[in-house]
Amino acid sequence: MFQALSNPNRLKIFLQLIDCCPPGTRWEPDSACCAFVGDLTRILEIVPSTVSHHMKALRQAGLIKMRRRGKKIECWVDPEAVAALGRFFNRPGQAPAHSPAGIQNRCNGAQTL
Amino acid sequence: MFQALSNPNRLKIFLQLIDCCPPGTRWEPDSACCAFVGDLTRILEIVPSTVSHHMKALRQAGLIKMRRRGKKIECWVDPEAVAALGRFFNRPGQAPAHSPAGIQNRCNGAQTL
DNA sequence: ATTAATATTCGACATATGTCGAACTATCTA
DNA sequence: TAGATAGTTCGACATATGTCGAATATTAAT
Repeated sequence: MFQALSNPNRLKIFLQLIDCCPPGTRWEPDSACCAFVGDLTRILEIVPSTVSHHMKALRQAGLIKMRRRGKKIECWVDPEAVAALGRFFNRPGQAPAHSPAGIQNRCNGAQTL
Repeated sequence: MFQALSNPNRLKIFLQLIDCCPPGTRWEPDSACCAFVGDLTRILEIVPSTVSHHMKALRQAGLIKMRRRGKKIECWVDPEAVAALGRFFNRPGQAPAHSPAGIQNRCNGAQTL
């Protein structure tokens, strides 16, 4: 997944799609929940074949899902993949972003290279 | 940061370091909270110069920090970077990992490519 | 002062990656 | 059925990346 997100254009695609599917809303075929490949082509200003190439990479990484809808193909972020990545970085052993003053993380105190 | 984590060996280094610094513990110079570059060289089975190369990439990405300690150089994950990544994927608009049955995400229902 | 231990920098090189354009497939519409 | 629209696949090619070995710091120990 990190490999898939390491490319600037693929990251843009992902960011474009990630704000879909807010909680409590229903995904409907015509909602703004997902985008078509052609939309992304316009946004990124790269040729369709390259976009398609990137979509395939994102899909094979498990980050997005796609479905044909008529002539177009719609795509959206897989919410489960995002949740898994969230858990990965929100490790049980990890100090919270704003830790109480008394238990601040000592790694920050050291002078680093 | 994704670019830095996209390489298998760099990801291994990151995973090796990420379990340091549990909340409520103090980071001490001799604790297992951080590792030395030589340790990572042995674990990864690649030559020191390559490890050094990867450490530099991780450091420039803001994922790890390093400090000289005698002949060795110790390194640890920057907790703030991990927290930022956690926030990135735990988006406000994102459905939780185990959402209640009533508001399950419809993106999963569609048949995909 | 030498030597040993630890890590970095540099140059070389093979492989991976990103991009394009042309050809192709699939679907809709007239 | 023919043409238009939307994407994909393939081949080519330039660039980026990962790895190594040799040379170079930097520090500690003798």
